[in-house]
Amino acid sequence: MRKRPNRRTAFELLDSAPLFAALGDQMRLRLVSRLCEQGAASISRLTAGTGVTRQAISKHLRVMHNSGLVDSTRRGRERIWRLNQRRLQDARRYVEIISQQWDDALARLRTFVED
Amino acid sequence: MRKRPNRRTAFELLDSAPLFAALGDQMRLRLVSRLCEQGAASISRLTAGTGVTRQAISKHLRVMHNSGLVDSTRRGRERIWRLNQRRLQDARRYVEIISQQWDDALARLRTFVED
DNA sequence: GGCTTATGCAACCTTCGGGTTGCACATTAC
DNA sequence: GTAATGTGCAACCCGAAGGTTGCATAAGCC
Repeated sequence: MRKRPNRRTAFELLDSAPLFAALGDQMRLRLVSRLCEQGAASISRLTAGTGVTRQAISKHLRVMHNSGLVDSTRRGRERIWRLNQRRLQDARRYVEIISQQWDDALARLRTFVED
Repeated sequence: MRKRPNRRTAFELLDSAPLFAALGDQMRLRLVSRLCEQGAASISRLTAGTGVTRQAISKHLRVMHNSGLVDSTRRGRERIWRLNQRRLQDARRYVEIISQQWDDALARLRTFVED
């Protein structure tokens, strides 16, 4: 049987809040999709067709950057943004940790109740 | 090879924003952990030891409820809250969809570049 | 009945988030 | 050099988010 998550895991889990928060906005999810499809793009390109200002997109990118979801590199006068896949994997792992906690809890309950 | 996500999938993905947002707060993640460990609990019990007011916790629970993360049932004068596991699975699925989009994008890029 | 406990509702405060406009500054194109 | 393009920075607006206090109400305990 799998061992229950230790204190370290729970602590790490709390750190994932900013990552989930970064995914918790429609516009940012659109940006994620866009970055997936186009691989990498400048702010101007990312802004086109969104219906909001370049500055708005810029702020979203900063939020995503602060949680590690995207990285950027300067190329000439442009700044190119790309998804950080490792961070996506983290999100995946976090959700699985929670699910696993839940499953473990169910298992423990069954042990007690044994209906 | 796996087919790329269609418009329907992308649309569904945007709907996942509230779910991620519900997970994007430290206090709410603590609540999730607590609900995992204890299975189900009343507001009072969930509030104990958090350092904030019962009302604050109540609001967090409402946010989580609006995104389908938790359900509640009345039992006597108490209201019992529990995690909705299906919604957790949804979160899991959404993250995987994004990861998959990413993988597909990489694959397409390779097809073009063929370095 | 009367006290305690568990919750719900409403008003309020303060900070933050998403958005805008305006301007300054590089970099590329001609 | 000059014009156009791509960004960055700062101030501002407004509504929502996280939190509080105060009061009302319903259910259990004695």
